[in-house]
Amino acid sequence: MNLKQLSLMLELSQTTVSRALNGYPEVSEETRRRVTDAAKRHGYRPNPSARRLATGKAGMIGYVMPTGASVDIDPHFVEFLSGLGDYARGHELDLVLSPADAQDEETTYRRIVANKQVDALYISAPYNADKRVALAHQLGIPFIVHGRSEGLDFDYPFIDIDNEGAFHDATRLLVQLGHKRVALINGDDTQTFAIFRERGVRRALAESGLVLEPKNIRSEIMTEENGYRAARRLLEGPEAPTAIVCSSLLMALGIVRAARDLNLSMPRDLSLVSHDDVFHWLKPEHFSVPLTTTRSSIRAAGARVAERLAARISGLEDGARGEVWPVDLVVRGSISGAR
Amino acid sequence: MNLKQLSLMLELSQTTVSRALNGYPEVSEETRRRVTDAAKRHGYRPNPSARRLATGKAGMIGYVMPTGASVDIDPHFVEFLSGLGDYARGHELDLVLSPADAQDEETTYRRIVANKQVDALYISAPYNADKRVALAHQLGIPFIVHGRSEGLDFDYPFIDIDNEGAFHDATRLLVQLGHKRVALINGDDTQTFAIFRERGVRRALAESGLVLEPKNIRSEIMTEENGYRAARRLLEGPEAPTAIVCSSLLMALGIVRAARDLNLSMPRDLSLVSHDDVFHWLKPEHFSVPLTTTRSSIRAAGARVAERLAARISGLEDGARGEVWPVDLVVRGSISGAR
DNA sequence: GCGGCAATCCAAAGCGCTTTGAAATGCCGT
DNA sequence: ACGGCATTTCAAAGCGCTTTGGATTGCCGC
Repeated sequence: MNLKQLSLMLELSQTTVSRALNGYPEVSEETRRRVTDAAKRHGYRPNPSARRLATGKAGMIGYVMPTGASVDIDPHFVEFLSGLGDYARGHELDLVLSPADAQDEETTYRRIVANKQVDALYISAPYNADKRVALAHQLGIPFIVHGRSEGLDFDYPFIDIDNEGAFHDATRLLVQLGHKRVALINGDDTQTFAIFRERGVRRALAESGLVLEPKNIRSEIMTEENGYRAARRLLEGPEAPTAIVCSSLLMALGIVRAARDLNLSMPRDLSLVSHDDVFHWLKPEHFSVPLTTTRSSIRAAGARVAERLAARISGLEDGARGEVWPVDLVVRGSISGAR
Repeated sequence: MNLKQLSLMLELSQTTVSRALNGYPEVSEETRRRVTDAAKRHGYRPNPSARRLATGKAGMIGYVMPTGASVDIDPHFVEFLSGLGDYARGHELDLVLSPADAQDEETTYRRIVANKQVDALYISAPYNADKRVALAHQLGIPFIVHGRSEGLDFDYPFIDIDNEGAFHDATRLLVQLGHKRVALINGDDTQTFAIFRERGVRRALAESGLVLEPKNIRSEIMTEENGYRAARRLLEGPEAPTAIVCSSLLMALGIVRAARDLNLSMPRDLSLVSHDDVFHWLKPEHFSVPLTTTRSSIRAAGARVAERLAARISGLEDGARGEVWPVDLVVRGSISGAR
């Protein structure tokens, strides 16, 4: 069932039928009703390829997915997908994933934009002066950044959480509990979220005349193993920290294991605060010692990204508004006063 | 730069240019060379929407993603995505994710097929007599199932691992070590992988005249929390099992925590074997007691799925061939002889 | 009764590609 | 020199939609 057949059986022109269906004003309410009724009754659905060819609009959003033999997709990504689904599900909005060589994402960006495969882009885990953001901006395709990128000479729309504030507050709490030697086990510090977090820790320490010593800061891909290694190195050295702030539950898992291996009990010998992105499959309250966390749901952010992307596509949103979401600080058993 | 412009500047018809570019035989080698040269030189790229409208081919593969307020996307999915990227990256093959209400995936399946949005479908985590598989079969769209579905009255192409064999071998090893009370903490037992695994355990036990008692089998969504709960329940009861086989590292995490809470030491008081899907962010060899696992990389399967899907799209593969991959049994410190 | 203005509706021209059916072209043997 | 046969090329017709520019209709005031 296509437009032609439908217009034939309604004895109307394709123009009118098309307009009726797409809500144009130059069609009487009665005809519109007739048309929409018939369309529903016969299960007419406009062919997206044809529509796309005619309009240039795809009705899809895109994500360039960096891949490579030694590139692993971050498990946080499924949380984002769940959130995207929360919104997109009811809106017939699809996401196209374009795998790209992590060394050369630009080619893929150019391809999907030139091909008009998608109407808008999602960009995640930005670096400072992020090339992809600059490219999307330059190519003139709508996009939203999940996170922030500093050092770009233009504004852009984004959604981010208050990483600096969260880590500042967590650190301040530890300091107030009497901790003097606080360490940070961070994620990849070329990414902006990690930079902001480090900034937050430093600022909180500075407010009490303390500093984050170079040896007390580690930055690695956020895996259990890296958390373990970083913690071992920190805790075995002289003047070991009495409190650790870390960027992911995955790393926290490794830190807990390291503490156990070293016979340090939590929170007596070591206080730990982790950031929690809210995984359904791993929860801080279920650690052997329930974890104090800074908490912000990636899933919620995913839904919001989808919503704003949809708004930008349909022209309801423009401009370069940035949203910064506050982060909860949830206190549980893994912290206590310094000995 | 479109076909028309290109053909104009080559002083050839669009027909010839199109044919030259698509490798049709009725064009002389010399013209073909001229055409491909010019195309490359001017960076000509056929507009996919137009091509799709004309041919009905989309050049994309689809995945209907079940979502819902209480539906969480499985973290295993990112591993699949990594694998898909491994293959698709070099082939300009994109994946479109269509979020669907988990209660009603059929509508979405029909939509994307009717719209010709994708050339082939990926179906994962099947149930027995899986509706989606039946639907895809009936709609006549190429697809590949990741896993197997029993009770369908037709054959279909799939890729699966030997779940039954893996769990059989793991259980047999435990039995050979003298364990009489073996428990299984499985994933959602409406999914076929879980059914096969249970079958493997039962068969191995039966071979030694043992049985899997109802109280010794648990089946839940594979999260840390569920692993913990199931293990507590098993281990606190009378005649607690001396060995557990479980379906995921995530659950193993919870099982280890439960054992620790109950002051059971591994492997002295409890032997544990887990299935390992090979996550880069959580490795069995880095558990406090290194875990014995049945191992099979989802990522590798993802790459293979992409490869076969591409082959089916281009007509290089047809028929209903199923692949069953063997599973490694990797022995580490978490098992020992029964006390 | 008529010009003028909305309100409706329509035919036809794209969008950029593939593919059908037909027309050139070149070459062969006779 | 000419019919016959490949080989190579082409014009034009879709694919199914949107949208431009016009045509038609109905209704108003005068």
